Amino acid sequence: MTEELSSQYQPVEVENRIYKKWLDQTGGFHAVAGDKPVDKRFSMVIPPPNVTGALHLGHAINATIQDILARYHRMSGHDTLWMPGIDHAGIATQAVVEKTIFEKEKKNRHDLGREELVKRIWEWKEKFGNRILDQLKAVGASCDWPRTRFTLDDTCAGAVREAFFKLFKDGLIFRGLRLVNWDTHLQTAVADDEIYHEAVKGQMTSIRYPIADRRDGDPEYLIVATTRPETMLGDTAVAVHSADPRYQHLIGRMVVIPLVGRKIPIIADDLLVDPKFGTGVVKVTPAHDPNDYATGQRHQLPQINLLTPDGKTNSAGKGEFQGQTFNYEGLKFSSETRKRVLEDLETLGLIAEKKPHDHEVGHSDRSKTPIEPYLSEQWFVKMGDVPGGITLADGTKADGLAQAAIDAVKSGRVKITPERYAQGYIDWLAQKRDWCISRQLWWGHRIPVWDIAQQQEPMWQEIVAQAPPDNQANVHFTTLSSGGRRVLVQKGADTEAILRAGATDGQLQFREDPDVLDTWFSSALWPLSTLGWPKNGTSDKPEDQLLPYFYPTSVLSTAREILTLWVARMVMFGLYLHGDVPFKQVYIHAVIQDGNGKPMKKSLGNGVDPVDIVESHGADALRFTLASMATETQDIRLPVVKDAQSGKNTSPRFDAGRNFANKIWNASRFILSNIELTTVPTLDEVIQIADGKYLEDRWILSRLNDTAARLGGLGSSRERPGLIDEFRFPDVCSTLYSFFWNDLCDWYLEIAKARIRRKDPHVQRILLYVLRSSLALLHPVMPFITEAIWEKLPGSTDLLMLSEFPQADASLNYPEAEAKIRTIQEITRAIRDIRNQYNVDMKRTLETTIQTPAADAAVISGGAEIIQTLANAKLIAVGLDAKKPENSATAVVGSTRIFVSDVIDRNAELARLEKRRSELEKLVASSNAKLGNEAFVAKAPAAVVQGLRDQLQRQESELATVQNSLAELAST
RNA sequence: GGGCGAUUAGCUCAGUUGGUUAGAGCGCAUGCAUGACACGCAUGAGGUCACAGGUUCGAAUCCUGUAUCGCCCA
Repeated sequence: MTEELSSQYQPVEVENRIYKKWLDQTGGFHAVAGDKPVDKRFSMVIPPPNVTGALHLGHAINATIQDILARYHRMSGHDTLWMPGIDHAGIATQAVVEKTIFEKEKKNRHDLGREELVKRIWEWKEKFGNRILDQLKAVGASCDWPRTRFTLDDTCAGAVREAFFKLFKDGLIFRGLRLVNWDTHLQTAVADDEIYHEAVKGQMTSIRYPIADRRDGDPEYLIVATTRPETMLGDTAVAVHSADPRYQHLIGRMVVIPLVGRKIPIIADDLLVDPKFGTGVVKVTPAHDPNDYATGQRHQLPQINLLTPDGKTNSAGKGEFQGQTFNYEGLKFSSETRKRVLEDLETLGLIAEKKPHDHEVGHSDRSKTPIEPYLSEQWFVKMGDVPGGITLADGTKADGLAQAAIDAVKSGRVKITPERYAQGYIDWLAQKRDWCISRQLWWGHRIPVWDIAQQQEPMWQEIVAQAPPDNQANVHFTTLSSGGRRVLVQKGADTEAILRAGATDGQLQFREDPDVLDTWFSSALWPLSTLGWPKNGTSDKPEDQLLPYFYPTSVLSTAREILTLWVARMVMFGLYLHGDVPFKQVYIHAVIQDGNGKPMKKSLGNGVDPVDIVESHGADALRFTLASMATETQDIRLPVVKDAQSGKNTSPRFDAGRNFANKIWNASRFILSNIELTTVPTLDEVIQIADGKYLEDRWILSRLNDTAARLGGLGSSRERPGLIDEFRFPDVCSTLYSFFWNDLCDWYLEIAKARIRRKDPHVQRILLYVLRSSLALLHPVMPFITEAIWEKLPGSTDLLMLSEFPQADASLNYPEAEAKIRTIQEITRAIRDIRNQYNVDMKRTLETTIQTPAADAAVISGGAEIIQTLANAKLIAVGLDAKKPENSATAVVGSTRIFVSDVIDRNAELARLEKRRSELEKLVASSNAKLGNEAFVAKAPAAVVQGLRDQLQRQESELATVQNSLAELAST
C-alpha cells in the first residue's frame, strides 16, 4: 500500500483515469426514467453555456454546485438526471465566426451569402463548440453526457416550432412597429443585455426653434438643448412642463423645425420634462429615442424614421427652411449628418449655446459600435394581460404570460434562493413589456412564417386542404393587423414539404421571413426541449419518457443576471406550453470578483482560468475552494496573484483546497497501510466495538454521525433538511473540514496510534469504518480523490459515486463520550500550553499533578492514557487532594488546577496567572453587573438568568483558583 | 432617480428566531525533522462588529439616518 501512494497527492495522475472509469461504468452518468416516487427523483438542466464560450470561474462555481447536488442525490438513491448542453448563442457566435472569416479571407457575410455563412458556422461549431463541455468534465461534472443537447439541434428545433405555432395561433405573437436597439454594423436588433454603456465626450447644443404665428409677448424662439442635433430632422413635437409659467401660454401652439421647415406642436408632458433642467423645453423624436417614443405614444405623435438599416440618413432627412433647401440623405446619421446639421444651424445663426457634455452611449456588445434606437417591424411575444385571459397547458387560466410567471413565484410553486432575488424577478415581469423575438441574423432558428401574395391565398387553402389531416393541423393562416399582410405559420417537416412543393411548381409565391428568433426563445424552452417536449411519454422510446418522469426539474442553479431574461421566460413557457413550472427551486449563486471587488474581465486581465487551477491544484481543490466561497451574498472576492513561474493568474485561496486534499490523501494512506482487514466492518460490528473500553472510539463515531446529520439532514426522507438541501455550501465544506482534519486527524488518529502500533484489530475496524464513511461524505464535494482512495479499500468493487450517502443513525450518538473528550482535550491543551510557554523540548515527559473535583477526576483518570500520549505527560496524581509539587508551573481550567513539575520560571508564571486573573475579574464584574440589574433578572427568560448564574459561579471558582495559585507563588 | 446587497481579526468570509467569553481558513509569532502528511504538528497573538442615533433588561443581530463600495433596473 505505502509504496504505491506517494506522500503528496498528485491530482493530475488520478483525475483523468477516474473520470474515464465513471464514464465507462455509468454509461456517461446516464439516467433513465424509472419507477421511483417523485421525492426520489432529482433532475436539473445545466444553464447551457455559449457555444463560443470557454470555462470561466462563474461556470466552474455553478458546475461545482450542481455537481455537489447531483452526486449527493445520486448517492441518496434518487434517480438523478443532470441534463447538459450548449446554446447556439445567435449573435455572439455569428459575430465571432464572421470576424474570423473576415480576418482570414477578407470576406463579409454578404460576400458569402446566407447559406454559406450558416454552413461555416456549423463547421466551426463542430470543431470548437464542445470545448467547454470537455472543460466541465475536467472539473468533474457528472452530467448525462449521452443526452447532451444543442439549442439548434433537431429536437430543440422541433420544440421551437411547436412553441411558436401555439403562441401564434393563440394570438400571443404579433408583428409590431417598435423602437428597438439597432446595431448598424451587424444590422440587427439587439437585446438590452447585449448593450454596454460607455461615457462619451459629447456636446450639448442649444438650438433656436422659431415660434410659428407669433403673438404679442411671445418670444421669437424656444430654445431646445440636445446632444443629438441630427435627430431634430425627425422631431414631431416640443414638450414643456404643464406648470411651467414660462411656457404655459404656449401649449397648443406651434414651432417650426429649423432646416426641415415642418411645423410641430408645443405639448405639455410632465413625465418627459423636468422644468428645472436646461431651458425646460425638450424636443420629441419618437422614432429615435425611447423616452420620446413613450411620449409619442401618450400624445399620438407621428413617428418619423430617419435611419437606413446601415446607419445612414434616409429620404426623410430633408426639408425647406427660410427659402433654402436642406438635404442630408445618404450621409452617415450620427456622424456626418450631425456635423452638417450643426454647420447649417451655425450659418443660420440658430445655435444659442454649445458646451461640452459627457453622456452615456449604448454600444453593441458584439460589434462595439454605438447603438441607434431604430423604428422597425419586429415580431413580439405579448407579455401583458389579454382580454379574457390565456389558457395554460394544464387548462387553467392566467391573465397573460408575464402574470402567470409572477404568480408562480408569488405562490411558492417556484422558490428562489436567496429569497431577496424574487422581488427583482417580479418587478421586471410586472412591467409586462412585450418581448421582441426577431433578430436580423442568419444563425439561429428561422422564424417559421411565410408571407403570401394576397391573391394567392385561395390557392394555399386548396393545397393545404389536399394534404393529410395531420398536416392541415400544422398550418395556420392569418392576416396581420399591422399592415394587412397575409402570413402562414407552420410546424413540422411535412408541412414544410408541402410548402416547398407548392413553390417549386412556380404557381405560388411566398417569402420566408428572413429573420431568426432571439436566442432566449430557444433557451426559454430548454427544460422542456431537452426532456423531449412536445413528446410526452407518447412512445416507448426512453427519450420520450423523460418529460413525465423528470419534469418539473428539482433545482435550477444559475447567475443572477439572467434571472429575468432566462429564468422568467422558462417559467412562462413551462406553464403555458406544458402546464407546470420548469423547476421547483432556483438557486442564485454569488459572482466571483477579484481581490479588489472588480468583476473578472478579459479586458482587465484579472481573471483566473479554472482549467489552470485544475492543472496546478487539482479539480477537487478547485471545487472545495469554490464551494467554500459560495455564500448567499451577491459578490465574493477572490484575491488574484500572478504565479511567478507559469505567469498565469491564480489565487492563494486554492491552496486551502489543495492542502485539504493532501490531508485526506495522507490520512487515508496512513490508515490503509495499517489495517489488515479484508472487508469493511458493518454498523453492528462497529457499535459492538464502540461499547468496549475505548472512549475515543465512541467519540469519533459520534462525531462522524453528527457530520452526516448536518450534511444530509435526519431521516431517510430528510424530515429535517441538511446543509446540502439548504444550499449552504460553505457550511458543508467547513463541517467536512473540521471533522476530517480536526476530529479525525488531529485527535483520533493521534490517540489511536498506540493501538495501531500494537495491531489492535478493533481500532483497525473503527478506522476503516470511519474512513469509508468519510470518503462517502466528502465525495460530492471532492469526487476524484475520494473515488481514488475508495478503490483501495479492502474488498472495494463498486464505485463510490454509486454508493450510499451515509445517513445519521441515532445508535451512533454518544453525547457522554463527546463531553468527556472535550474535558480531556482541555487538559491536554493546558499541558501543551505550559510546554510551549516554557519551551520544554517535545521529547521530555512532563510530570503532571491534577487537582480537581471528584467528578472531573474520574473523567481525567479515565482519559489518563490519552492525555499522557498526546501531551507526553505522566500523571502523578489526580484528585481533589492532589498537592502542588515544589517548583511546578500551574495552569487553570475551570476549577481544575494542573501542575507541571520542574519547569518553574517564577516571572513567567506570575505573568501568565496575572493575565488570566485580570481576564476573569473583568468577566466576573460583567456577569455581576448583569445579575445585579433587577430588570434583567425580572424580564429575561429564566434559563438565560440561570445560565448566567452558572457561568458566574464557574468564573468565580476559576478566579479563586488563580488567586490561590498567585498566593502560593508569592509565598515561595 | 428607484430597488437590492456589502461594510465583523492584516486578507477572504461565517455568525440561522436578539441572550453565556463573536468563530474559521489564510497570513503573522514562537517552537518542532515526530514512522501519514512541512501542502505538516503544537501553542499563541490579533476584533471599540463602518459611523451616529433609537428600541430593549440585553444589539454584530431589530429600527432610523449617514458614509463608502458594488450590483440590478430606468
